[in-house]
Formats: sequence, C-alpha cells, structure tokens
Amino acid sequence: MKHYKRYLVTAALPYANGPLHIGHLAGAYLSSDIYVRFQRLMNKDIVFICGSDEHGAAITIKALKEGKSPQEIVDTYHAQFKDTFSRIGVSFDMYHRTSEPLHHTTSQEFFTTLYNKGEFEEKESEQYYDEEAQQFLADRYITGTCPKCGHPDAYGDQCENCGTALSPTELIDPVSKLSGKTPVLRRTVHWYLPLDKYESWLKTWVETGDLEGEHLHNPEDWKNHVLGQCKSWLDGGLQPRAMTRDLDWGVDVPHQIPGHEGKKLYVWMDAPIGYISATKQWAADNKKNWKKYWQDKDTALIHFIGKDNIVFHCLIFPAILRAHGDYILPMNVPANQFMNLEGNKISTSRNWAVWVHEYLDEIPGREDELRYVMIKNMPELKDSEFTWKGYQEAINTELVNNLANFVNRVITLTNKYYNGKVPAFDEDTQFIGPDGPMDETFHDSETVRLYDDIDVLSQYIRDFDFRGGLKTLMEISTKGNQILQFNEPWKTIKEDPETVKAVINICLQYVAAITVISRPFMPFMSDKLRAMLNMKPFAEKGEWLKMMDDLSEGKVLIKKNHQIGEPLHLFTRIEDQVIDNQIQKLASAKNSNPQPEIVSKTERIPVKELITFEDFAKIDIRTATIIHAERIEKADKLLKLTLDLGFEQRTVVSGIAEQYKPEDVIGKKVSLIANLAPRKMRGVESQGMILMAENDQGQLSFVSPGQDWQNGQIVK
RNA sequence: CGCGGGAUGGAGCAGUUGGUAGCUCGUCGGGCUCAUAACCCGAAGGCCGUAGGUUCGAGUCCUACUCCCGCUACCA
Repeated sequence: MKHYKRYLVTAALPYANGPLHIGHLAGAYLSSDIYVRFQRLMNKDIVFICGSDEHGAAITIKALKEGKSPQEIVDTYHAQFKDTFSRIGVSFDMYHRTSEPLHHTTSQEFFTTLYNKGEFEEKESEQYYDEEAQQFLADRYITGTCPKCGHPDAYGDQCENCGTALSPTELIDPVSKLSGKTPVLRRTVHWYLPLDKYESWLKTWVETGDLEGEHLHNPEDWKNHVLGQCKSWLDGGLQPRAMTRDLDWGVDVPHQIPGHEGKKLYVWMDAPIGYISATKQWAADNKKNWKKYWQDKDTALIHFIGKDNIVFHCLIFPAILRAHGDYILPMNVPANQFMNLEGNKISTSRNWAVWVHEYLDEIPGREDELRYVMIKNMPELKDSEFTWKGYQEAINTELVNNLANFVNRVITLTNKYYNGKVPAFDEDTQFIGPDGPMDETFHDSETVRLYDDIDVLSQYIRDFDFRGGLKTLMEISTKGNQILQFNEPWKTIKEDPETVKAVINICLQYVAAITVISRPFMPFMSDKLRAMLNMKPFAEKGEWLKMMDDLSEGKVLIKKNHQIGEPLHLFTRIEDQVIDNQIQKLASAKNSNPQPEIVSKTERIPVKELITFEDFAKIDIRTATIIHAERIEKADKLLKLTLDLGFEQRTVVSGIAEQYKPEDVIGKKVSLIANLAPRKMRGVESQGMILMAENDQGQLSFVSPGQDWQNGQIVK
C-alpha cells in the first residue's frame, strides 16, 4: 500500500433544512471521526473537514413557508449542527459553511477556471418558469399528470405511481408547486460538464485505480457497493450535466461570464467545493498551506458519505477536480448504507427519527453510549437497524457488564491490595492467560498478545471496518476479565501474593491500553478513564503509536508505583423507564403525524383553473365494459385491457395492476375517455384512458355507470 | 422496466483462494464472589432465501426465480 504523507478527510456536508438524526451519524460522521481520531493517535498529518450545505431551492421554499429569509433558516441550522457535532464528539478541524464569502469566491474561481479552459458546453434548453413566483422550477417543484399511467400527481422528474422517470416537459397539465399556477416554457442557457468525454478515464480510474500510468488506489480496498454503483452508471453511459441552475439562492455564476444573470452554481459545483473552501479557512486559521492537502500527490483524500452520494463523489466531483487539473482524486470513498429505525426507514418529513440534539438533551451524559450503539450497528456494508431495546441491551450487557466492570474490578483490587499503587512484580511469575487453565503464561508474553490484538484492531480501522474494530476492543476487555477470572486473585492473595502482583499489573496494562484504543470510538469515556488512572489527558498526537512502540519494546504502559485514583463507574445501566419514554415518543410521533405527505398533498392540489363548457365538450367520455384483461410482461403496474364500446373494441393500458388482478376487472363497467390521443406504453398502444377515482391513500375506484348500462353511451 | 447491494441458528452479524458452519446478545445448566446480581465455563438451537446446475465435495462458483433496500442523472 502506498505511503501517504498526509490525509484529508471529508464528511458529507449536511443540508441545512432540518436537524441531524442518528442516520446522519451512522452514515458519515462517526465513521469519519473514528478514522480521524485514530490517525491522529498514530501521529499522522490529518485534517478533518466538514460544513453546512446551505444553498438550493429546498431552503428557499422552507424560508417562504416559514416567512423567514433563507439566511435565517441556514443560520439556525448551521448553529445547531455545529453545536450538535461538538456535543456528540465529532472532532472536525474545521466546520465551515457554504454561505461564507470565502466559499463563494472559491467556487466561483473554480467555475471560472473550467470556463476559461473551455471545459463547459453551453446549451440552450426550455425549462418551466413560474411567472407568479418569477423563477425557473426544479423538476421536483412541478407536478402534473403522468403521461404513462395517468397518475395526476407525478413529479417533474418521476411519477411515483408508476415509477417512470420523466422530464417536466412530458407532464400533462403541469402545475407549479410554488404558486399552483401553470408554468410556462422559457428558453434558458446553461453550462454543461461533458461527463461523456470523461467517461473513459473515469471508468479506468474507478475500476483499476490507474490514471495516466499512475496507480492511485486499489479498487479492492473500495467497498463493493461503491464500485457496483459506479460501474452501473459508467456502463449506462454518462451524459453532459448542467453545472448551473436558474435559482435565486446559491453562489452566483461569476459576473465576468457573459449571460451570468440570474444563474447560480449547481449544487455539485457548490457543495463539494465547500470541502475546499473549508480547508482554505482551516489553513488560514492554522498557518498551513491548503494546497498541500488538495494538490499534492502524497495526500490521501477520503470522502465519508452515505450511499445516496456515491456517484457524485466517485464520478462527478472527480470529473470536476480533474477538469480543473490541479487537484488530486479521492483515494477512497467509504460510503455507508442506511440505518433504519425500529423497522422503518428514517424519515425527516414523517418525523420518524431520533434527533441527535434531542437525544443529547433528554438522555444527558450518554454521548459515548449512543456512539457505541451506532458504531456497533453501523451500516457499513448493508442497511442496518437501530432499536431502543437493542440500545439498552448493548449498553447494559457490553459496556456496563463487560467493559466498565472489568475496569472497576481492576481498579478496586489495586486500591484494596496495593493502596492504589501499581504493583511491582517478578517477570518470572507464571499465571493463567485468557485461554484458560492450560494457558500458562508470563507478563511479557501477555504484553505481546495485547500488542497483537491492538494491531488487529488498528488494521480494522485502516480498512474502514469500524464494527470489526469495536468488536476487537470488546474482545480485549473480555480477555482482561478472563485473566482475572482464571487467576482468582481474591482467593490467592493470601497464599500466593507474588502471582497476584503480576496478574493485577497485566490487568492494569490492559486498562491503560483501553484508554488509548477506546479513544476513537468513545472519546468521553477515554477521558474519564484516563483521569481515573491519574494519567495525563490525551492530545491525540501519536499516543497510539507510542503505545505500540512501548509494547513492542517490552515497556509497560503504566509504571510500577504509579498512584491511581478511586474507581468510578465508567458506564451505568439504562433503566427501562428511559427506553419506554423514547419508544413512547416515537409512537406518538407516528400517531400525531400519520400521513403528512398525503395530508399536504390534498391541501396542495387546488381545483384546476376554470374551463369553458366548450373545453369540456371536447372530451368524449363513453361507457364501456372490460371484456379482456392481462398483465403486461415486465411491468408491475400495467394491465392491458380490451374494452367493448358497443360499436368497437379498444385496447387500453391502465396502471392499476397493483390493486386489481386481471380476473377481478373482467366484466367491469367503466367510463372511458374515448378521444384521448393514443400513446404507447411498454410497446402496447393505449387507445384511451379509464376514469378512476383516487383517495388519499392512493387507492383506486372505478368511476362506473350501473352494471346493466349499455356500452358506448355518452357521459356528460 | 433497467442497474447496484443484500437474504446464514430466536435477534444482530462473520464466513478469506470451494474441503467438518462461527461470533455477540438472548435461553438453559454449572463455577466464582474482587466487581454495577456483574464475571468465567459448558449446552441446546441452522436443509446458509427458493429451484436447478458445475464438482469427489458448494454458504462459497454458474443459471433462473422470490423478497428487502437503494440508484435511475433537476430533492438537496
């Protein structure tokens, strides 16, 4: 493996339109914090960068809803993020924000460089514009009728009913979510990054790690799902992607560029460059050279993100960096999957979440407990699950019973037998090792064993396997308990005090080691234990490395006759009441907010604008009977129906297969829009559309004439 | 639809180049009492999603299918 002179670690910039929940922690912030703290303890030159992502339409809209300015919204969340991260012990060297002038100039300079190099393609397109709100509309802010399934509430990018990917211009009767009015098409010019031109080197770089004869990373070190996601995109072919938007809240397109008016940088020209501006700010504050961290080939750049950001960090941002030319590419992008909560997906809008700031307020002093449970269940390779019962069990059985209890036993015994002074011992004293009575051992061989175990733990962290690392930490604690248990010093203290000295001493070495090796995972506990041992607090500057050196040279970590303090409980049990309260809270969140999406949807859909009788008369609705129905192959939601109109038969494709089986609908009387222009769906031409009523839950009901009604009659 | 990831004892997970299926928690039995009724030892419990195939031999490789999660480019 290549030796790097320095590390630059980024954690995904949280978007400033809602508080942080445990999914954020599990996704990117704890994993990055563990890695960074470990590397600091290994005396590496490492910088840990993050900041608030504060631009985009979602923030404008939230501001409008709450009657505030966008700046007020992002100020609130930025302050909250900073505070929450600090309280849970995420140790950023710099927590910046994209609304800072430094960031605006940095991203504009970046854009200008690409512009001057001629990397962009300028293209004109037609986009929907809301005349009342006086702005162009992001796809998500346009709804209309899905051209494929007829669902009346499809978004501009996708119909959630039939799952079809759409472009806003395909929608029938588009409506702006901002004003409720019909948007108009306007010509607009944007600058596109020609990803198609970079596809070839991106593919080679991702899949082999090679770029222009240099081996930059080892794909085997990348997580499977990260590579898979990239390959999937690469195989599908990359398309040019617009790097600017018609927005009013964001970084301006540099003013010296003709046609910049009203244009802002697209989030992927904005947010990831936030990593760079944050590094600049850190360098300025600490008298360092930021370029070393972004432009020197001996720097390892590592992006910690959630899986939703994979392609942007593995393909688009690297493309941007290389198009600029001066920058290095990421050495690894250890993306985590998602953490579910009590069996359901975490959802901000449905309030199905454990909010980190609320946790800190409601269960104070238990930062490391949350960290422990998050790390234990970290979704490193697949989705995982957080439950309050699991939280309680992990803390009570693992942290309290195993780890805290081991420490407590050792410190209590040391105080009881040796007045709190680390006992001197004879190196030739034999005692029983952690493998049981047959495992006869000596102090120095146990030191070696400890060294080996810690070495394994280090490797887990380097490999981004933090669960494995945490497990190894607990195994070391278990071995400590085993040494005590097999040697039973409370029994042998009278007849064999020499052996007890060696046993207690090695256990104290274990405890001293635990102050170091627990530090990346549980920094608060590490501090507490350090104080209990009366050892000097950590600066996180090479302490782990020094420990490994000491152990390998046969030196002890805590010297004989060192005076330790009184035992305190490192962790205490979580009572049922605490857990019940939290479960109760989740339950009430669910009840008070049963289906907010749907409630707001009903409110959101105003009655459409007035039409004249002549307009209505254009629609020819006829009664008909379904005489044949079959599923369409490889389509979940579509049924191919044959309708009898009396005077003719028609084929109609309808998106009702999820609620109706073919045999259920045969014989059904329906109303058909008979003069709707035909449209092909999955290769079958649909000659009309059946009228369906839909309720808030998305259930469907036929709008039908009476069962004995004739076919082909006019509905008006 | 397409693509990516996943499915292993009650729960949560490991399983390297194919060679007797492991760990943590829980359950049951035992030991111990320094310790926060903790700790230590032992036991029970699995057709490794389904169906085929390759092989002397498959959790591991191949094919098809089922279910879960995600992505699908303008939500950020």
